[in-house]
Amino acid sequence: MKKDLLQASIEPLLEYFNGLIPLNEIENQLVIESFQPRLYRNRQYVLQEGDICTKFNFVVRGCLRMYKIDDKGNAHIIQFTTENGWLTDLGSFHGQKVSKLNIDALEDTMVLQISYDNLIALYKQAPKFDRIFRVLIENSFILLQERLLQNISSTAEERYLSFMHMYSHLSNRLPQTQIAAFLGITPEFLSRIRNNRSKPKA
Amino acid sequence: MKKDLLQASIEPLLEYFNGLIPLNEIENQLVIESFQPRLYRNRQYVLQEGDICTKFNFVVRGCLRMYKIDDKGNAHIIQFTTENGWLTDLGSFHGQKVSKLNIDALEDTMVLQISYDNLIALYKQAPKFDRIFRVLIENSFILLQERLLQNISSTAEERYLSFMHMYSHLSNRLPQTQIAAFLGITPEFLSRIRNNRSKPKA
DNA sequence: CGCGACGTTGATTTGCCTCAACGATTGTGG
DNA sequence: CCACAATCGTTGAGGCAAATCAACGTCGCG
Repeated sequence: MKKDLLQASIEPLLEYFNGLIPLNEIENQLVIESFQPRLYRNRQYVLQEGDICTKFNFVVRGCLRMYKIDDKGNAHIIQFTTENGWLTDLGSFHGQKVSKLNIDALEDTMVLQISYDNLIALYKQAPKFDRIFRVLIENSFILLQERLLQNISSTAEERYLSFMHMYSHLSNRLPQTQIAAFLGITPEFLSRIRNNRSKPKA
Repeated sequence: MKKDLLQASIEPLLEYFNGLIPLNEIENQLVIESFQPRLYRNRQYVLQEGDICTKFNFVVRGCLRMYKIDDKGNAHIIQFTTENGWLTDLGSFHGQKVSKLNIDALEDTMVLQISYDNLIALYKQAPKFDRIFRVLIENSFILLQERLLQNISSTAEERYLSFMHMYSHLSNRLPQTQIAAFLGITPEFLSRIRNNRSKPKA
């Protein structure tokens, strides 16, 4: 039943919000009414290029990736999102226009999602969520900026080490091809980086 | 006088806010009281690595850049900001911790700046600004994400063409060294890209 | 079982960097 | 107002980081 799914999964979201800014009972109730639980199977699309992104996703369990396919057919990963993380194509969502990105599941993944209309309504009913989402996006912005800086100023090996340090919980969970597509390098070159590291100077 | 400077420069900021979400008279007045005008000369620091970023800047006239100096002494530019744009080291500002970035002026530049404490107070006094800054940062986030995508998926030439297209108003205003530092390439290589373009296939 | 994703390794190519040198501007102090 | 320094853009030669293409072994899965 949908209801059971909601019961089982809404708790982490409420904890997440209350951890940022405590909610009152009415606001908690608004969250419960505004978000829908949904289960995506491994490899299932959450958003497909050409569609409009109508959902903002909170990952309860599992792992999503958002990526772009280039002219040559290669995927470039913009973001991984795991437990207690958020994911949407903000450009498409915010402007309600066609997306050039794809989102799919790398594992069986449970999300709580809010539609664009419901989020606008939520902002209207409880302005506290303007603040919550401001803080949430500020935090994402800071991370994104650090990653950009890495990309324009560091070598592939430095970026790999930084990734392993920052996302160590993901390193065993993802195949190397995905990590390479996130770092912006080929899987072959990532393999060489890893092997050169184990034999420091042979 | 400070007062004249304020009178002369506050108008673009009020227009900016009212263009996003109309303000009432009280809110307009809060803006006037919360922001301070300041003039930076060409090459003058707005923020220096090691300091805490205490200001959020709105550029009224001129041009600022935010950048990181790497171990070899090379600058990598994160952002240019011109008229009606915003700039701060959000990580440092938001967490009130030491910054690893620099901000300086590339031209004589007039800004309106709000201190961290005043911004927090502004949010408290008029929650509408939570929404305004949410939208403002969402827009910045979208742009930043597009730029990251470019960086992990495109060649230097493609990035250059994209820059010239997107920031055509800046192309004549900035020396090529600065554009190169923004694109993440050397000035020499940028020069080669430009010259190869003028003679398509000689 | 057999196919497709994955990781690895080798050979070769290429995009971009490094270093060095040079003229043209700009700007700045004497 | 001139002289000198600093910044800028350009070009050449050479080198390195990372991509490309190809081949092969392994594993998990339908």
